[in-house]
Amino acid sequence: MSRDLPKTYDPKIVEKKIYDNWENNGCFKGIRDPEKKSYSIAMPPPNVTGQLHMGHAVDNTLQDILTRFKRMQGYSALWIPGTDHAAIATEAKIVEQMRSEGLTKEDLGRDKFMERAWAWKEKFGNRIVTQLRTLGSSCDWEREHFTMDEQCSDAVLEVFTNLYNEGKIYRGNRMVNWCPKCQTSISDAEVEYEEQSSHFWHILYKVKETGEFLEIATTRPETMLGDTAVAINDEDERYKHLHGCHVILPLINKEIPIVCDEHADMEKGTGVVKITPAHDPNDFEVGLRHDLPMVRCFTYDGHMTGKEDVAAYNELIESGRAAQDEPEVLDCGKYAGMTTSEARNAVLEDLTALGILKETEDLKHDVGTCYRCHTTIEPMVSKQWFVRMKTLAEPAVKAVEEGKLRFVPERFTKTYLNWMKNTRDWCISRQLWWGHRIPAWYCGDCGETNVAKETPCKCKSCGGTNLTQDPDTLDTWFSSALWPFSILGWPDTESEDYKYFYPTSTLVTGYDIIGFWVSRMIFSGLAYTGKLPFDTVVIHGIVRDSQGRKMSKSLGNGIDPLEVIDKYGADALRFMLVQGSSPGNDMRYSEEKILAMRNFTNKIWNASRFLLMNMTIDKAELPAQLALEDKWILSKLNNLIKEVTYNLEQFDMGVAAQKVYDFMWNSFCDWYIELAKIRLNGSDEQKKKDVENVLCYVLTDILKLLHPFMPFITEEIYQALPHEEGYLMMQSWPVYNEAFNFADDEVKMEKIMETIRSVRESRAELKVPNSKKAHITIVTAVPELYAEAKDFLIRLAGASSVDVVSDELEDTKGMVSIATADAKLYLPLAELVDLDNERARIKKELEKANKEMEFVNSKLHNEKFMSKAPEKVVADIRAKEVNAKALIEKLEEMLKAL
RNA sequence: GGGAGCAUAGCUCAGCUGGGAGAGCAUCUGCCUUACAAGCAGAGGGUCAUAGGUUCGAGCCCUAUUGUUCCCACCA
Repeated sequence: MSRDLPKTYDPKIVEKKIYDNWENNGCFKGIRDPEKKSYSIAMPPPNVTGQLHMGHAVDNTLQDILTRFKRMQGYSALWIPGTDHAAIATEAKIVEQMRSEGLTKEDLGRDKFMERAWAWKEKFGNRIVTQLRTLGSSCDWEREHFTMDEQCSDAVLEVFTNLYNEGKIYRGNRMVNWCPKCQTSISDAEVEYEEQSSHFWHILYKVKETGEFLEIATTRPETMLGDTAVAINDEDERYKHLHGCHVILPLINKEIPIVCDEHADMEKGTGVVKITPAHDPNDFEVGLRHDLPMVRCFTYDGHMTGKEDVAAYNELIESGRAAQDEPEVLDCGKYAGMTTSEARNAVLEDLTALGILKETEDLKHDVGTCYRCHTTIEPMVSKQWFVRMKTLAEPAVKAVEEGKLRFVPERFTKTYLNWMKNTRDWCISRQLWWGHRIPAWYCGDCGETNVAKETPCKCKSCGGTNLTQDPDTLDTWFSSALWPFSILGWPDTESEDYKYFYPTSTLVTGYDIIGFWVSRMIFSGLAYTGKLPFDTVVIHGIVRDSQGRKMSKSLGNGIDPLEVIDKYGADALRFMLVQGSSPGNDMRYSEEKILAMRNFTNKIWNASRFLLMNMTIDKAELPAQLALEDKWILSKLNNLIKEVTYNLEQFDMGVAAQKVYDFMWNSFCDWYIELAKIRLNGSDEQKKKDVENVLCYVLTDILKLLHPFMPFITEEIYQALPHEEGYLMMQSWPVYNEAFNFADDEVKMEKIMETIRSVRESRAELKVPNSKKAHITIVTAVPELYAEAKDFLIRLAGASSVDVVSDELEDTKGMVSIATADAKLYLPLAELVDLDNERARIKKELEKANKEMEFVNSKLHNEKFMSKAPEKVVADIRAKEVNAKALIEKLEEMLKAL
């Protein structure tokens, strides 16, 4: 039964109420229905440290649109939410919090720290997830997961141990990106390069054998203490005589060899390069090739090493626990304890004093920084765990190249492939506490590494019980990489959810994490489940501020989606985020646009209110007898359904939204409702009922089409209209129906509309006040076309009454004459008509018509066009020819009659 | 050094496989017409960055150029 709607729409009350109703009635639940096809989405888990921001708003709006659309289409839809522990980000926050209490991690100890971390997670972890509800996200909260919950952790352990057993994970001293502030290694993907101005320092190294000086250019003089060679190119004629010689490393007067290596580029600088294997990624490789010693001269917290560091190193060596590839540690003497930048200045001073700093060149170069704290990254040799990427990457490249997985828009396939093809071994260990602890135990007796899902009681090699677990944790992306299947129960491949919902269908995410996350899910899915984790990746851009800048905390230009929702409603925000946007492109947030969308919600509301005010029926059923305008709107609606469905299936959410918007506002409100008023206000009860039915039918379908975009307001209105039992969100998606294809009536109606527009245009031009109604005489050879148009003209074109005649009027003096292709219209507005003015108006029209004719002729007389253009295009032109001819004829007659 | 995006009305942006350029906002005119002034009816405003090419036909396809943004890359 229908009911009235309040005068104003208050999203605040409505949205909360509706969301709770949906949730309490299990509308979001993913149901494993064997009769239905599954459609599932794994939500990119937001960080537990996070607050809902515009990025989440876009991401989740798109996912919700797809989920709701598919659900209405009859799929068994499941959207699984969850959060990410965000290892480094969360740990940083907790450390910060502790610092304000004067505490450090070490003060607390690992167990207490973890307690604190879990408490943090409990406190803030659910915040963002709760905030997602305000957006209207229709996800299955009962299946919510957390990357560190039992199920996800089990998947992590399973993968780690399997990979280890297959030899795809190894541990070793390798060059890693070290963040001195976060005190952990980070992966290549987590390094962000920033341009910095610096210098190129030219230093002279003395050759021991010949006494000459070699000029070496470096951007990092402080690393020279760790030099263990200088390299020249084998081919370099300038230095051929130095093959096999040595140089004396200044400042510490150490003899180091000159080696020949391809890394030394003859074209660059002086062609001589210092080699610091422990602190430069290239030099590390050179070191491996020439079996050079590695000398570490930086501490992990960004200082120069000193006596204590050496002592610690010696102890490690003596204990026998050090691996063979453990880098030596240098006592930097007077530089010990300085920060690296202090050391740089001190070194430069000393070199200057020695007279061997030959030149200082200005230079701009990219410096790696930590993506979390933006501290300059220190490349360091450090013992870490790595995933061997080669064998994992290959199938992931192949699957995408073979088109088994599709990126939308397509161009992001390149981004992905580029990433996947160039990826190097993935450093997965982090010197953090908050995360999945690496399931490796080292035997204190024999040094064996024991990797197992469960804590082992004794060493698998010697049976000893002196086992110590690796203190490190895994990269946060290691668990996210498993997300689409770990949340569905994997490694239990017999679990019902896994069997029914895996692989998932669509992944929606931003282009900024294709490398971090998308690529890793793809290779992980293939490697561990043997299947691609999803078949389509829908990529969206980022939301920028009104000036096109990235929203950021430091700029303070972020727009809080919660505030926007509070002010304008979630529907307006959602619609703003998709309408008129295109996949993969960035968009700007603007107050104007959100206002426009708020106005649209208002339009929907008021149109619906109008319907309800006139509603006497209990159930909408299309009448047997359809009026012309009914057929017109139904035919247009039918096409709209076809197009919007297609657009959504192609993930063109922006285009789809635009089309429904246009239809609702322009076709339905501006035309159909206005025309409907004729019957609504009439005295024919049957007609009144008929039009009520059509109005209700059409609006209901619009609400369905609009529902994925604006779930709240559509549901609220649906409940007020005569409707099927249950919620709109659970109704069936409208389907294109050939029976509603009234093409001829559409054309007829459009002609009448064109006539109405012409009258309005002329009246506006002549500044006829709206209140001044005028009789209209229509002279036409096709009176049947206008028989139904009389009331329309009265209602919409300021006509007081309308005559349709087939004979030309004898006297048209003092009349406004209007021509269309099918008719001549006369309005007796003598007091407003100026003869010259009238003549000028018609001449203008004639000019336009002649131009049209010219265009048409240029086509029709073009033989090549006529022979090559498709039939439909030619037919269109011919139709235009007929119209233009008719129009010109009428205009000329009118001109003559004046 | 590679790769990609963008350049369309004053502003912000759409424009699906090529068939005479659209929306919102802004501007101008007239309207408080009993759903809506957060509205209605009209109007003005664009050689679709530049130069070539393919085609009967190009905003759309190809080539080059310019400007701009981003991603990737170990440049000592």
